[in-house]
Amino acid sequence: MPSFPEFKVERLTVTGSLADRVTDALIQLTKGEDFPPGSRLPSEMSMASRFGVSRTVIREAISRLKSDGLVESRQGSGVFVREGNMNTPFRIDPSIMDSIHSIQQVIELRKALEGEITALAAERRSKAQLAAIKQALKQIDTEVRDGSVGTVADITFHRRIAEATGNPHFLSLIEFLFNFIQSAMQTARGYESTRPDLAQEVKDEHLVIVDAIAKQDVEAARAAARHHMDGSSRRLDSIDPQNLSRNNSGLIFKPASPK
Amino acid sequence: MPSFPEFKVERLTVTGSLADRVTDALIQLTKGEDFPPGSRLPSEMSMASRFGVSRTVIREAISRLKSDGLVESRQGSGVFVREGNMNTPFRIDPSIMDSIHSIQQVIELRKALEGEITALAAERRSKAQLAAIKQALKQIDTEVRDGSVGTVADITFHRRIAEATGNPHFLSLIEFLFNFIQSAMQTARGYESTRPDLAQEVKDEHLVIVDAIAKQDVEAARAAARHHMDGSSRRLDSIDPQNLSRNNSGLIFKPASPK
DNA sequence: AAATTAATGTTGTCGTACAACCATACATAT
DNA sequence: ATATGTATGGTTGTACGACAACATTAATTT
Repeated sequence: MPSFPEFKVERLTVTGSLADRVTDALIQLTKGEDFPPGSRLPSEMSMASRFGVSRTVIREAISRLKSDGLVESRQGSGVFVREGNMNTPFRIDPSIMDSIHSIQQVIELRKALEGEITALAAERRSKAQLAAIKQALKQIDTEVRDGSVGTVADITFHRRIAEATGNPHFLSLIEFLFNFIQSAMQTARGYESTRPDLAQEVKDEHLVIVDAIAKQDVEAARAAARHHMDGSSRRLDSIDPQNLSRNNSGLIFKPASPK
Repeated sequence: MPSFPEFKVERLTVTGSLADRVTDALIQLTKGEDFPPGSRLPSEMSMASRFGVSRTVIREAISRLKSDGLVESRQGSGVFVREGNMNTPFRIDPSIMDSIHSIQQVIELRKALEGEITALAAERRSKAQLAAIKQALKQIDTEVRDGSVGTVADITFHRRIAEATGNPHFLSLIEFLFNFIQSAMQTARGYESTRPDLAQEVKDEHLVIVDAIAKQDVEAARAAARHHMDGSSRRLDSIDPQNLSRNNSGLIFKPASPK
């Protein structure tokens, strides 16, 4: 490839905006020893002059820290570091989701959860929830018949099961994970649509899950879900990895506009 | 008359600062249908006049949305809704963690994870990781002998196991959950310290876990972890709920104000 | 001594101004 | 005709000043 004349540019932009940099700096401070939980940060004015930026920038940075629960501001008094890190959320950095390995690590998280979720759903599901699960199962076939690969319906199916646990955190967490593995599911289901044997395999596994939930057989439900997860990752592994690696810099989702 | 898409927000929150309220409103907008992923929000100026607040407030709200990954701003161009919600973190609202029921829902999440974590740890642990786990187990006794209830060491023990899975997300998630159930663990271990039979029960359960990990017996590890979790919740249930409801309004950690 | 008031500092909000940047349309040159 | 340069308006990023709302402390009064 014709290379440009060698030129090095040293950090054209050291980082993003000033607010971004100050945010990072403040996070460092709150996690360091200088400002332990409960202590008060310097005033916005003094920090502004200290960092050499305007008070506006400081306020935007503090606003982000408040959003992440790291600090708490009291008008007239100051900004205080919050106790504990109960307020800092659980995140997965999307920028590291480029490799198959990273995606499979998230899938592994889901695998760990799905067995217990299905078991709890079998134990606690109401009639209405069971009906919703069955309806979601049918919806998968409907979508597939209409030409889609059925990823949305597949996710809805598992979402309904998570709802049936009665524990809202299961639903939140599963939905959070789905955001990362959706693209993998998409390609997996796309591949399965070309392999009737695999497609039938998936349908059978789903059926066993629903049966166990219907009969409220906790252990059978757990086993069925685990079997389904194992099958999913086995089927996913059998796909040419090339299909998975074409996600550019954190943008995993495709336009997805089939017509 | 500047014309921008008609957008409506259900109801401005009546409490909190203006930036708080506008943040909620904007979150609703980005999740609604008026501004699908990829679309551009109205300019800060027009939103300021639309909401009847200054541009500063709008900017602070947008700053929080950027921090949560909901939007992305491009200087000179505008603020755009990001595709997917892969960037929005998983949170548990600390303000609802006042009731025992809420804490047990989080514990249930941990129960679901711990079995698979221990199984994976047994499968993949290195010698060094096994040593770290054993060391953490000893540390529990050390802390107890020194008068502490040993919660910190107990958490470290399970953290080491999560590390041995090789999947960093397990560690992050478990640590996140520990923030919420730490107070429950504290009272549980405090109660166990007055009941030598229960304390021994816990030690035995821990030993079985470590043995299974040492022998790399995956199924035994899973069973041991599940048994430990069942035992923990059983022991927790046997405590007078009065002891748990003492920590109210999200302030679980002690003030810890040395002067 | 206690209660009240004043003073001072801090966060919350507003407004203006300008810089940096982008997108488009337009004009110019090759 | 195509490509390049330029003007222009709109948008975000940053700065500064001003005041309101509120908290804390010091000073004053009772």
